[in-house]
Amino acid sequence: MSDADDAFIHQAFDLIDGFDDMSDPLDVQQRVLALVKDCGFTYFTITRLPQPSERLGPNVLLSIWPRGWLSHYDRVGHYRYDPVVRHCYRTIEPFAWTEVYYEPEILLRARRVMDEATEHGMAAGFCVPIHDAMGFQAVVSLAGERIEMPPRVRRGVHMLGLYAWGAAERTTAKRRKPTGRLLSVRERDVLSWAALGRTSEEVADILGISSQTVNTHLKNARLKIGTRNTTHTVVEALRRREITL
Amino acid sequence: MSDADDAFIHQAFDLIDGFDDMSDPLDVQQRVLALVKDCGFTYFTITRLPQPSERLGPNVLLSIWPRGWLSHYDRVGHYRYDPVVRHCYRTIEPFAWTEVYYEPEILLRARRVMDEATEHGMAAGFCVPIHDAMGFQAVVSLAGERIEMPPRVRRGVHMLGLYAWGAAERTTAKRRKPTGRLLSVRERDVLSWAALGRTSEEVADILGISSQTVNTHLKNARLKIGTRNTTHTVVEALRRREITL
DNA sequence: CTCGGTATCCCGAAAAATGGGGAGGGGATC
DNA sequence: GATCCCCTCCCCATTTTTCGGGATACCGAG
Repeated sequence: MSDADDAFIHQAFDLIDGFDDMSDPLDVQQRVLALVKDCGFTYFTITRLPQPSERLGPNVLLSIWPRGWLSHYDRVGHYRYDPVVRHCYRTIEPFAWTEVYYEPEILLRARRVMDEATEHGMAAGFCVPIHDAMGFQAVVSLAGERIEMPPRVRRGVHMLGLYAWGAAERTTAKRRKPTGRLLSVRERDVLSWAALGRTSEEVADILGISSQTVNTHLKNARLKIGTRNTTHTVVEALRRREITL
Repeated sequence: MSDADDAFIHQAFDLIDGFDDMSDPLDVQQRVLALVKDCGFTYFTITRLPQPSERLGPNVLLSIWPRGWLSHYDRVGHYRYDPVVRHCYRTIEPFAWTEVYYEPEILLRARRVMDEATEHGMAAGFCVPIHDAMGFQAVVSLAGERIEMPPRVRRGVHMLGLYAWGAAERTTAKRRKPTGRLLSVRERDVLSWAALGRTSEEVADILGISSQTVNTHLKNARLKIGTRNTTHTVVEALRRREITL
């Protein structure tokens, strides 16, 4: 721990205090990047994590990324194989790109994503995953050619990431479309009980409807989110935060 | 912002650095409490948030609570109505107990919980909710007679809570599951595929075993964790972190 | 007013899961 | 050597879900 590290923490907390007064996401973006550039970061994004089948583009809140990277990324469908993204689904701890696990099944494709990122000037990176209670998984992502972060600075960046996400959410709230859920109330009711192991008959009794109706709701939920059976639907609904335990 | 606040941040980060070397949860507990006592906190717990039907007791990782409070809390079933707990399900931001929303349907019961907490010496409190990828949750909870936290200190406590959670998870890992996991490797394999919507036949093909065997694994997994069907088993296995998506 | 979405209900055949049971081999542990 | 657990496989009756179809009614937006 050095004085420089402490100075960084100090500045980070000052910046966090300042987030409350910012109304323009560009302010957030530039202030954060200015602070972390000494660690070697030149790129900075805050984005939600969509379903594997979706594109990343529409979910980006803030982005300073290499020119053309995002559109290329979406066009070739990197999102599904990006080991950094997949790591975000599994952990709540901040991590450097060097620490991610490469799933054997998609190893080659995952390496390609990272190789191309390197070619675009993002040889190294650091992510702060965000897991929200009601519906979002998001990630604050920093990248550059070479990064250097003492442990204490890393913690400061962690904190900065958490609050930057809050600030980004707030400042881009108007611009974003209202997030509607896919499933209907009844479908979520039925899935919630199914998640607890109730059969259609039992759910029908609980909700005071016929078991046929319960089956119809399960069927419609399956069709809506494109799942293969009730188990799959429940898991996916949990993952999308359509239902909660 | 005062020098005292900065000193607090400094100490908090020192403590966080020290978590890595701690192997006894009691160390974590006492060091954290020693640091935050100047804010007025005298009680400190880290606990998972179980399903509403469960008890809190078995999910507590660390606990310095008033004598008899936890057993009383479980005995009278406060968990289901505790407005602080319910607030944790909804938010990702740290919050003081004064900021929680009282749901009208359970208002009286919720007030009773808080009144009894006050009688036990916990008139005020502060929580750091923890959310992981599946939406399963934990909370770091601090309480006392009267608390005082300037904004900057509050951020420090936030950070402290996040890392204390990590430390508590790590240091209590052995105590919680000395033998490892409940399910066998094969049972987890089968459940992992079931979570993705595969039928027994499909899983059998994937794993190169007969579908009878797959059904047996599903059956044994059901019996082991005491669930009602495959959907329930998968959800519970995810919650217990026996499997991951 | 029509159209789309939601919620409710129904049918029937086919597929899948469940709940009993049993059984052999292998590996670790005591 | 006995015991326990894991993995594997099997049978069979029953229950449950799935997957095609339907249908009626309400409600809000265009």
